[in-house]
Amino acid sequence: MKDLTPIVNLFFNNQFVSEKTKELFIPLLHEFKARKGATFLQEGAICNHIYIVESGLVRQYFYKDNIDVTEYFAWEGQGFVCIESFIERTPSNLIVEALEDSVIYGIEKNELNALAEKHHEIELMHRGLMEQGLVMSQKRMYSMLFETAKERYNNFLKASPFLINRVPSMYIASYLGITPETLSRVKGH
Amino acid sequence: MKDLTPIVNLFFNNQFVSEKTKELFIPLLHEFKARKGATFLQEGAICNHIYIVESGLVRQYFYKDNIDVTEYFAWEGQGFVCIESFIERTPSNLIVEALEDSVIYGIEKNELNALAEKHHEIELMHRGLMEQGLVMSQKRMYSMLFETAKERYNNFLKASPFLINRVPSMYIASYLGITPETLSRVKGH
DNA sequence: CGGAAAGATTGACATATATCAAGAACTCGA
DNA sequence: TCGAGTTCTTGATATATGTCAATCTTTCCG
Repeated sequence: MKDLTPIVNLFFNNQFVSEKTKELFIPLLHEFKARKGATFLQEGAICNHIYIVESGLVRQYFYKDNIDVTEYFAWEGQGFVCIESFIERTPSNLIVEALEDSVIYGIEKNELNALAEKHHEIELMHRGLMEQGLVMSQKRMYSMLFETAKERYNNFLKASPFLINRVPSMYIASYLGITPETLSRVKGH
Repeated sequence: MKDLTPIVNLFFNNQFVSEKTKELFIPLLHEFKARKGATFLQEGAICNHIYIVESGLVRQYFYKDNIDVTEYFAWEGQGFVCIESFIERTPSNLIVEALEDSVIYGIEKNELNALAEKHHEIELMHRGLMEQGLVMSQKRMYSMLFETAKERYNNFLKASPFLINRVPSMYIASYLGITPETLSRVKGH
């Protein structure tokens, strides 16, 4: 059986996890696979899992007035979740597609909650994930507000250089909140 | 002694709270007062509390290249926290000032954590606050990305009409991510 | 109460980015 | 390998919003 320790550590943000907690947590992990191009999560479904990509690359996106807007990329070691749907148990407007063949581990909300009720370390992890998301979300908002298209692209390049060759530019553009035309110009000069 | 039930209910987002939990939680509440114009939280301090405004009105802001940017308003019944500082225990770049004489209740992070460790309902409340913040943050980001200055102003007006006469326009402008000039034009037409 | 300081409005102009359109360069399946 | 369909680039133009400056209005302290 595969050693899932690395996946556990990712969920726990690489903080110390007791053997006991790890033992309890591992059975919650469900493995999913998605082939390149496949839709992993449909629009309108309720997102009941928190996922981490073990290998591959996925993209979260939604339609705003019929145009495709990228919300997030997740690659090896990155987590993702349709956050509003997960928190409020409402149908998601987000779609998740695999940009490459991917192996993904997920934990189910109810199972997580049940275990967390008994084991505080797990409840803390759950809160930790929400906190991480909150800080990231704030930073992204201020990047949209204060940075020019060029600055956002440069920062993206610096933070995730390896994505440039794995993701079509048009998706990067919409992730950065700009048009493909602007991205193209920004790259050129 | 004042009945703090309404404050407790605000922290618990108006969900059911058992008598036991309420009893445990009330001693965590600390009362603070701030006079109009006073700085309630300084820049550079670590924010160790989550606050709720009982009466009055406060503004969170920071300096971006020496210009004053409003992050948030909190009025009667609203919570606030310098979120990044609180989560990461780092010095805050946010300043909190009272725009009116205010009475504020706060809970201290360490005290909250200690109690939450023993009482799951309280831990859940803590996570709930983070989740609320996360959903709000996401919504605000998409408002900045997709809405025009006019739309943002109209939505603000609809959501918080009472703030218009309590807050100088320049603060509303920076909260909406626009200049005072643009806000003035947007209001006029 | 009066005057200085702060805030709000208005105008002229600058600028970043969007939009629309055309053509070039990839990509991928038959 | 060819060719159709994407995707990317480049150009011309439009537009929302920012910047700077002047003036008008409000606030508030001495």
